Amino acid sequence: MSSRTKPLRRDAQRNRDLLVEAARQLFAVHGLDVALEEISRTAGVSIGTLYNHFPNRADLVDAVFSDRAQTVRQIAEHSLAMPDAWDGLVHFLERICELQANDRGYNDLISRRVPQATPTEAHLHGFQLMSRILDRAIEAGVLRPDFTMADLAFLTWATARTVEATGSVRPDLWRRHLGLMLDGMRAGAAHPLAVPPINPEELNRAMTGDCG
Amino acid sequence: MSSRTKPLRRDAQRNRDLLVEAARQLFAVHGLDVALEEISRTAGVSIGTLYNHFPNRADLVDAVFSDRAQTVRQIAEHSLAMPDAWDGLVHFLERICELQANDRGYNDLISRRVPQATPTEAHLHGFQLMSRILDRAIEAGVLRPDFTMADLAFLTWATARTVEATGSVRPDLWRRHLGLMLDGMRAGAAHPLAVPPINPEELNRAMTGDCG
DNA sequence: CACTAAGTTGAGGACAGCCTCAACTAGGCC
DNA sequence: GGCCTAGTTGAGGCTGTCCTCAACTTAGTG
Repeated sequence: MSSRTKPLRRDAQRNRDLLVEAARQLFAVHGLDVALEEISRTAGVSIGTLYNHFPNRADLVDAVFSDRAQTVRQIAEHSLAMPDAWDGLVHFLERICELQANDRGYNDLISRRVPQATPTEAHLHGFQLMSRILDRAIEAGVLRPDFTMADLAFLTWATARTVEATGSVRPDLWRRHLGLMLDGMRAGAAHPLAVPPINPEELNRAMTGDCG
Repeated sequence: MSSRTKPLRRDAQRNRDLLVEAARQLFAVHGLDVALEEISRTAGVSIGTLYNHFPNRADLVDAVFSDRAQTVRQIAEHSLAMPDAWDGLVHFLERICELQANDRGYNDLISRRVPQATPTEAHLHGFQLMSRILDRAIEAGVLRPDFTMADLAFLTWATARTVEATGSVRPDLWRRHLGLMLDGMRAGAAHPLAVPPINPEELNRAMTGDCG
């Protein structure tokens, strides 16, 4: 995270911070596709400076959302600390969807095929925690046993488009649809599923958008 | 549909057909955002001719998908003809999702905020039939009573993004996720939902993308 | 203060897609 | 066949975004 390679001059650091802050705000409102020139303009800095600090758009996205893996980890830990396995799962999903709903950029990032620069590190730990949230709920007999990590991606995708479509009209509508999904995830609701889950390697390809 | 205003010269009709066919194919593979010049090139026709026949992109989209409302109507009618209300509902949803999965253009059209030229006519009749499919299933006690037409939109959105992400990796994965959703829609699975459904007027705004 | 390396600037080239219009071509009716 | 209008053509202007680079400015050190 803070593995600073070079000390960075004071004004340079300030400009960098201004850029990240501007990007954070614009991403949140307009999604990840904002024009880079608009970001630099909002930051009060030249477009050349933006490219100096962030050669690719992905680098900027990374800088803006570098703390999110941490946030997700905290949410996951809090969920695991909750006594009831189902409540923990619900809490986790609600918080994640909330993040999506409150930040169009994060919504894009988490659901879309975006070339991410640093795909690993704290992410992996987050995945482990998520996996434990599911396992615990399955073992407790509250989550259907055929539910897998990969199926969580579906929830993310579903919420992504819903928020995109309804966010400006009914910002909380995703809660209703998450409720529907949750009712389908309960152990008692389970009917056999037509098709096996996607495997991790396929999921990765789906996420990064390998159009093979 | 065939309310021909002017007779249209023979070569003009041929070119129009070529354009629609080219658009159909390119939309299906690449979605609704293909470059219009690529469409005209594929059709073997000048870009000027395309603009002559279809002043807006929406007009072309309309021409390509004008038959879809009809198709949906037929699917709905077939579903209503099925003796079991639940089977009918499932059949309807599976067929609709299939349409989405098999045509990226239709997937865009049905789920995204696309300015449509002709929003009405056979569509309304389709809506009525869909409404009857839901009502019948609710009355039969198999579909949860708090499920509304507007909630079907969620299913569409969810499938849209899922297909977008996984279509090239696992073209049938949507069936699994539809299965999960269906288990959440069953009357027996229902738990109270956090938030009321979106109303038709709001839904319309969400569909057309009024960013108010 | 002076000097230099680090950092900034913004005009401008490259590219992609949209759309127009004046010049051209060819159906189809007499 | 000849004519006229419907239809076609495609170069070119417009817009918006990406990205570069040579000239300039400034932080910070001795």
